Amino acid sequence: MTPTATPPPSDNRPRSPVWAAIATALSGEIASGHYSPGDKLPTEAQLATRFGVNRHTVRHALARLAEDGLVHARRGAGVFVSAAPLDYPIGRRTRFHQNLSAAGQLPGRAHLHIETRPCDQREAQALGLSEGTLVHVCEGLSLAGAVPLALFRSVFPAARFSNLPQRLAELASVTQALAAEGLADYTRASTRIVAKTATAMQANLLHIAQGAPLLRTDAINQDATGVPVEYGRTWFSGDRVTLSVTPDEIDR
Amino acid sequence: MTPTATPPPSDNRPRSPVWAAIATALSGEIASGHYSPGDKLPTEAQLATRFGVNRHTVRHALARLAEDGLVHARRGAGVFVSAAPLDYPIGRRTRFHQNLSAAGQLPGRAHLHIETRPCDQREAQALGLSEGTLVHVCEGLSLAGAVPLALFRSVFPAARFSNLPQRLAELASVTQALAAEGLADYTRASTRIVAKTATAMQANLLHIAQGAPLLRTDAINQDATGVPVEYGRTWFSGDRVTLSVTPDEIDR
DNA sequence: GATGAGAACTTATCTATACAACTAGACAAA
DNA sequence: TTTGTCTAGTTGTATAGATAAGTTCTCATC
Repeated sequence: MTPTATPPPSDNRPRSPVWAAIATALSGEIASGHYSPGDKLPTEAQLATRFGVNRHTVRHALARLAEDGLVHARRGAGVFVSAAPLDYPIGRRTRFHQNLSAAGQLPGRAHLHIETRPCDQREAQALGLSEGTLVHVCEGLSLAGAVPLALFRSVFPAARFSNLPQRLAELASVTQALAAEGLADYTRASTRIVAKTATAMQANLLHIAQGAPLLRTDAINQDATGVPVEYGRTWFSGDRVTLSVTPDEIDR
Repeated sequence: MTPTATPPPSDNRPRSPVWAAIATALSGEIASGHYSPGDKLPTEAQLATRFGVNRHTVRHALARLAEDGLVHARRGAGVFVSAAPLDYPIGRRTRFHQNLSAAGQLPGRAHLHIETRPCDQREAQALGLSEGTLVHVCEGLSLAGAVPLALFRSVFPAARFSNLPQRLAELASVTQALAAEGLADYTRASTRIVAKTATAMQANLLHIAQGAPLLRTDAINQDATGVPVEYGRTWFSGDRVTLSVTPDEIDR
């Protein structure tokens, strides 16, 4: 077989794999507004042609974007943009905080994206659903004044909270939104904490350096009867946030 | 194309992908102890033969396991069981050895340095001493089997535990050493958690990459009357440890 | 014993192909 | 209008093979 394209000139190897470059290119186009949330990306075949690679290489890139929550695929339909990372790599035009103020967002909390989609396996397990069940997904930023403190992604069972997306958009907190949907109270069932380093997208949103340390918490909230109502994953900026645990609160 | 089958949604096929079944099988074997943390899994080729599938199908399964943090691959070396993120509950009676033993790990401890010196301001505040008071300082490495889990530095008031350095060197755990010094019981007063990245020295001691994420906990233990007896700072390898908290105090 | 070259092995990436599963729209029939 | 069916298009899964890049061990050499 003759290698048709991209013969590395043997001088220096591209340190990053092709799929990573494609992922970067696509996320940049999403960030720049070339594709908007809800838009359908070109088909995998078209992207493969455009980048001059095999379809599987494109799929690898799309898988990475999906892992970061930027896109999601629907079999038979296409790949759709989930959320736009504001001001991606070195964009110096868009001003995130100004956008927030202009959009009239409440200080302390900014929603990047709210959508309803089938859940994946992990979300299904956390919420006690079967894979593919519809869930509401809310992604956003927690702020302290002008400083972003954390990224969060909350997942709720859609069947139980039919109007939750609207509530979340209107109200200031998850608690209020759930209350408006008839859930008076809920409790934290479990919290797990791990340390991760920031991806490029996370670093940009949190205004920290790529590779900076993050505290990631995985939490499950449940109602009074023990049924999971929210699966939340939060990335805290490692140097701006300290999680504090004291026994009094534990025993409560 | 000829209509081959099922125009109506008749026969319900248990359509779970082969790679998912393989991932489930492997994670089950890890969970059951068939493979222990640090162990090397069979090579991708061997697994492909065993399950009767192509190597890429095995890779898909392994990718899922890696995403969940169960395994990690090293190019050229193999795929290894990632000391399955050891869940480390934090509560009033947090005990390193108990946590590990409960997780089926063999707790270990390697002392790097034990000394007695005047305390600095931070240590004085944590222990309720005045700056310059003599303290015992014990630095070391916590192990699960042969895998380094964490670096620690424990600071004790020297006046109260005169022979503690010797006890620490002889005995296997802090709990035992304090008991030998007359302290029957102690409880966790507070725990603060932050994320950091590993310095070169820390990375070397923990066998991780420089810049890898760390969970740093600052803990104060106190006796039954509320007097601080230990100020401990621990750096957990972010890949190998999960801190688990029960309260609903982790605010978002 | 220490060192370095090299072989054997292993994972990572990329290409190519085929089919299955699912979607959305067109279109005919009731 | 409504319903059912078909079809073209799209993503998901699986197979197969090739090459690159990193690891580990052996062994000859100094």
